[in-house]
Amino acid sequence: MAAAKVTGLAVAAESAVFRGNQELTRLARSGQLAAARRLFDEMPRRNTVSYNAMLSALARHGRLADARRLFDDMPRRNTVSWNAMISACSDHGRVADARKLFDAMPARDNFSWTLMVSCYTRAGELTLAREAFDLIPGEKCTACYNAMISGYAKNGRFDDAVTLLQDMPAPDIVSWNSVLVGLTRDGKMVRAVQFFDEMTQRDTVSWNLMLEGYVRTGDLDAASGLFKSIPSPNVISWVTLLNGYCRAGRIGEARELFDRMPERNVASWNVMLGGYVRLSHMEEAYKLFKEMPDKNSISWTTMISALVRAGKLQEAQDMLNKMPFDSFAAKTALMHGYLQSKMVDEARHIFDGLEVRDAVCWNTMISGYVHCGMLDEAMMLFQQMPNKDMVSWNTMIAGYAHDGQMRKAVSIFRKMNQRNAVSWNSVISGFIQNGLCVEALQHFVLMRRDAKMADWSTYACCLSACANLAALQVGRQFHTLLVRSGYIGDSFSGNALISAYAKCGRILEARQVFDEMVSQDIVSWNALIDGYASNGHGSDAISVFREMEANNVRPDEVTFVGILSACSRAGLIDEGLDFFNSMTKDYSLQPVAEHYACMVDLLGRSGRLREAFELIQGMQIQPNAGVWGAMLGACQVHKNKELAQVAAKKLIELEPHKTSNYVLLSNISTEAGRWDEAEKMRVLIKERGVRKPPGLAGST
DNA sequence: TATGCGTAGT
Repeated sequence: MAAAKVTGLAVAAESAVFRGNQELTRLARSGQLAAARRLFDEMPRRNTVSYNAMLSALARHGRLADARRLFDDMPRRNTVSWNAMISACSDHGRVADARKLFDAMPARDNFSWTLMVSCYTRAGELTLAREAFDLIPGEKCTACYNAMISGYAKNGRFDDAVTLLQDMPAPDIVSWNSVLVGLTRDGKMVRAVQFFDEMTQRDTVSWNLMLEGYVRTGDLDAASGLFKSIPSPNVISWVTLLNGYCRAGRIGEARELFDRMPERNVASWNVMLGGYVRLSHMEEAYKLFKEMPDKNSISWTTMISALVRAGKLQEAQDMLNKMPFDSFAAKTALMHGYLQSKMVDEARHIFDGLEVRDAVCWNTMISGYVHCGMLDEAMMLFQQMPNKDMVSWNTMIAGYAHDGQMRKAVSIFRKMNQRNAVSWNSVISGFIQNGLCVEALQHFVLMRRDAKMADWSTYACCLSACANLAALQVGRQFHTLLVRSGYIGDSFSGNALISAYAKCGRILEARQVFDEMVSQDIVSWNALIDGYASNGHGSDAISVFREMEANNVRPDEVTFVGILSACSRAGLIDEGLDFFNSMTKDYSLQPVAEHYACMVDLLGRSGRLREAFELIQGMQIQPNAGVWGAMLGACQVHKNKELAQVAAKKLIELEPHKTSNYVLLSNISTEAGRWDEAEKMRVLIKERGVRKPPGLAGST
């Protein structure tokens, strides 16, 4: 009797633990980490399952260190505990830690091996993954095969994925889909269609993958055609197509589809919301957000980042305070907003307050410092960052390059273990920005030799290097590469080609590229106008401008810089004055310093120095060195020593470190017979020293 | 543990 009572109590206690564990898992899965932790701490009895559940919950919420502490403190560990800890390390990219655990565990099951394989493939370590896969003792399970296949496919090794699929004794639907995903993720739809046709089994996931591939490549007609033939579309099929329409900006069709959906989940609402947000349709976005039956942290983050993008930082902050989730994505979005507005302290406050930070948080803060010109702070944070990813390194490279510190940019670039196309492109375009075009092209050669990852943007960058060097033949080679890579109609590379040919003096070829482009944007028109201008074809530049007007393309500030300098070089004074007036009157564009510099040049060249000087004095904005430089140039040509001295003094005020200004003023003073002034200048040069020119010499 | 949807960073 007593024994039965004890047994009964034990059973009751066991089932209480069982129920507790179920609740724990439920809380963790629904994102309520705090509640889960409270429940765990208050549980009167816990078993290994409770610990394992808490461990996974912590890991899922990014608290790897807390998970590890719990793992170390567990009274008993089973294989599931070890596997959970390995999985946590794998999720956070801690390959070495995962491996250490794997080696230390007392017994391994299929689960452990599969985890280790996928941990390696996620880190791009396919050789190590395959070694682990081959070492699996006994019969390999389907999941092991699938992990390896998926690893190959997601790393672009389609052939290896297929080979393994064929070697498999009994591939299941996941095996087939894992291969397919490799093709659709890369947008290789021709091969994807071929493979899809060969598949002996298909499920809705297979169809959805194809759908996603078409959406990814922007082929919405193919996507909607395919959608209609899906035997049993599920909510993900609908969401995928909806996302396609939203991303293409076809918001009307998207909404129609959304309204027709037989079943909606949070993702459907989030996609629709994102569609409105992307097009800045804030009213509709607000309305939809209010109507949403369920909102998760992604819904809130989308809305907050919309407010951030609209520059409504206070509203975004208010919304963040109201948000019932603790989402570091939302906080990162607001941080980004503050940084774009150069409110560094507010951003840093959020950053410091984050309990969990992922790579994106760190990178946002680092790139924010870079954006605000605070390179030292960026570097400090970069050095503190625990798991730097490719973006972190690339951000620092671009940051130093943009700041003219190429030596530091290159040194970071060289320290990288792995580089992607962005790394190479950053260092190449950095050289170009700093006028080191030969070095840029040398790095292109290294890139092709080491990594063969040049893309259209590499070619476009190198083209502008050729343009700056007026290296026509090399430029033509890049033109060929662009044609071969299929990006020729694209406006970015097209524009680079126009500038390149124009700068090499081949204005007819520039015009030909312009005419062959699928669509010309404002940059294309500006490049062409600038091309004619710099080649001394002032009246042709004006005709292009008229052509642009006739095509209803609205000129911008850059257009006017081109057209004014065209007038100036061609001596078309009256036309220049007309354009300058038309700029504000007809296009409501406020002239900036560059426009004034062109005008000063224009007037100055024809000897109208007084008018030029009056124009400067009447400027609404502060004249910069370019303006005074133009004035000085004109004064020297027309030998006006009095105005030349004024201009040179202003230049020295604006650029106290530039030696050439002092030399100029000193010469002018000497010529004017003002020996005292000339001597003063020579002393000043010595006192203030010489600033190193930008580029490689600019770093310390 | 292996396949498919939505947010934040170069």
